[in-house]
Amino acid sequence: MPTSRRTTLKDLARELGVSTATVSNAFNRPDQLSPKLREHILSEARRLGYRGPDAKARSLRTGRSRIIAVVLAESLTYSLNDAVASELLSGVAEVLDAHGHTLLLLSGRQHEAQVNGSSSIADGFIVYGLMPSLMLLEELPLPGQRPLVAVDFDLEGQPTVHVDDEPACYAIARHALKTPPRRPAVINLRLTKHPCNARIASDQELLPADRTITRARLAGFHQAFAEHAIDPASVPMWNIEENTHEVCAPVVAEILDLPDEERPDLLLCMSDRIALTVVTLAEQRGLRIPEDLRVTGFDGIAEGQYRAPRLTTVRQDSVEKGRIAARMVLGLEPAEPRLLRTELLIGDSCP
Amino acid sequence: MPTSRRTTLKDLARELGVSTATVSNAFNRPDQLSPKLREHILSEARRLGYRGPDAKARSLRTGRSRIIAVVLAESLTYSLNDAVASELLSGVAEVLDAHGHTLLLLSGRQHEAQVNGSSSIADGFIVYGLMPSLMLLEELPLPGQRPLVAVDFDLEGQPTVHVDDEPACYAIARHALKTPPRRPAVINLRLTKHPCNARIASDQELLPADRTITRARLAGFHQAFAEHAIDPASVPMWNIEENTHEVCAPVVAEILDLPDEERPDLLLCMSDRIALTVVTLAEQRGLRIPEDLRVTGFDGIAEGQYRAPRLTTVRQDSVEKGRIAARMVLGLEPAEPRLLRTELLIGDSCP
DNA sequence: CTGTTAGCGCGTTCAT
DNA sequence: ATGAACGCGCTAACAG
Repeated sequence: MPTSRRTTLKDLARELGVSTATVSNAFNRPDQLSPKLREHILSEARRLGYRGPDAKARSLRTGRSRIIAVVLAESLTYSLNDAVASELLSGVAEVLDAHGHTLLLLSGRQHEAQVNGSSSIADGFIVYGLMPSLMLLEELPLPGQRPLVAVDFDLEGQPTVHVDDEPACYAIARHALKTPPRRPAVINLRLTKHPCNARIASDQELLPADRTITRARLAGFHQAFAEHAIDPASVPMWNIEENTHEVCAPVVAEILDLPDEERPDLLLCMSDRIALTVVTLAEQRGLRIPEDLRVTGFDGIAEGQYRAPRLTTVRQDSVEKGRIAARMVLGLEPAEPRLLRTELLIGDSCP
Repeated sequence: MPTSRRTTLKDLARELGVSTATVSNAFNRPDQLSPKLREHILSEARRLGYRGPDAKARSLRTGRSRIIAVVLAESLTYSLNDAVASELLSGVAEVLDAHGHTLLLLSGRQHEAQVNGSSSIADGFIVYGLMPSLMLLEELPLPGQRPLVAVDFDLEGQPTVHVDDEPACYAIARHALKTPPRRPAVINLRLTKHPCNARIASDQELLPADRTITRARLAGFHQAFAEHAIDPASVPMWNIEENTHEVCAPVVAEILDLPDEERPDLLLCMSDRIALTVVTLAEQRGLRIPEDLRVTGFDGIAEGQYRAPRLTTVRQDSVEKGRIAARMVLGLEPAEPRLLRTELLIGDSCP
């Protein structure tokens, strides 16, 4: 006696004395058979424990899986706990849900073979952030075969979704510089060519502009510096590799623990997470914000707006970024480059 | 001329003058052919743009997809922005990654047919939180066919992962009651039978204990009250449906805006998100914590520990919960009920 | 409106 | 060590 298999469409058809096509139609094309027969088939199916067409077989046959993969540059573990990435996923999920698709999470940090293997099941891809190795992109399905949307980085020949990083950073820096700082400084995110959680030496090599959006953010800062007669090269910079409290804290501590006459009194940070770490560690040290130290962030995450002091930052709508990417990948809107506007939020950390 | 298809294993075999089985073996069973031939096949494959076996066909044939589905009770949009759910997913992703599996996100809030359809592709399921309708569970593959692990709720006959909600809440309440409050109160999360973002009337029907873990948390609070000669029935309770700042804020505002002689001086909250909302709104109103108002949370999320005042709370290791659930579903550890320990964190919000 | 048929791309016997 | 043949479960043509 054979081990009891899952009931198949064919089993059901045989049981009911109809053809497999009719059963298939009962599930997929209601207009192809009489409502009465359809109802009969559906109720018998339930009774016999048939749950509907098998997704694996169906996707092999149709070529579509109703699965969209989001490929994240960072590890899933990190991305899921990052407010900005989570919001992006949120927006993606919202649109996919509404259109009967589901979300497969992949990471550029996975074993190459793994990403490659699982990816061939997806109907389309949203790639978020530049992969550590460009290789991954070659591993993905051939361009033109299945839709791919790049978010927050440029990918040759593919539609992209960006925010206006450079003008936004120009604007926030200009706001901050209205009150002339004595010692301004910048805390960057993933800006250096080689991993670095420390101060950036003046001769240190940076990532090219097409490899990281933070390069554009820095350009915005620099333009504002120059307009305020501050030589950008004279502004000390630090770098942080991962946008988490744990990684930020030591670098921030190093900055705040500088002697009074060296400690910056204005810190332009490339993310709210960095800025929040500054706020937390400054509080612990009895430094007053904004009196002793002014801080700006980037992103506009909820955590920075619901606590005191409220962060001065650039709000980017990551949820909307996700929605747009999802709609593009589903073909619901034209697959053309999009640039989203940001909004300057003036909080208490740099009034 | 046919539209250019994706290269298939068969194409490649024909091109190289070997059989399809040999190509398949080159990818899946290195020991079944000479290293030299294997290398030849692999390099030719790359050259001809063959990316390896198609996931759809492979999963149909083998019956396995290397995809594990996490089914979330709440919407994906909500879950992805909830620190606790994100941490769980983080832990799940970590283990799946390490074992060459990927993560498919489903929500119990999706259209039934959708969940059902996509779900048949997964090799196993992690179900987090009780579905709005129990129906979903019937929709999932027959028990015994594919592994299913329930997290934070009980599912008949299925392995579960829980934390010790009741003793944890007993412990934190006992700690709080060491300093006798004049007007203690509780802010619950999804406790009432019918949705309610307001004070709970004394005759209001609650969800049964097997439908929500917050029932166990409340039982812990009540036990501590009773031991401190406080009649649990005399303690006012509020309820909140969704663990977000936006939903919490109006309810918390209602509480904090009570006249001085009615306003609670101790708030036991069922989540850190609720407690943080209390802290934020209290600050805005000039209420001092802990002098005027003591607050406790639950979860131990990072946000509550990195800001001042540090939250007094129960830390649960959601990441580990996710890891365990993932290991169970992959068969890496016995599928038996697990109860994780929590840790009392005494912060500044209720010293 | 319903049934027949031919694969979707692959993995796996069982031969050789 | 290698190849031929079968079928995983389903859907899209087409035929009736």
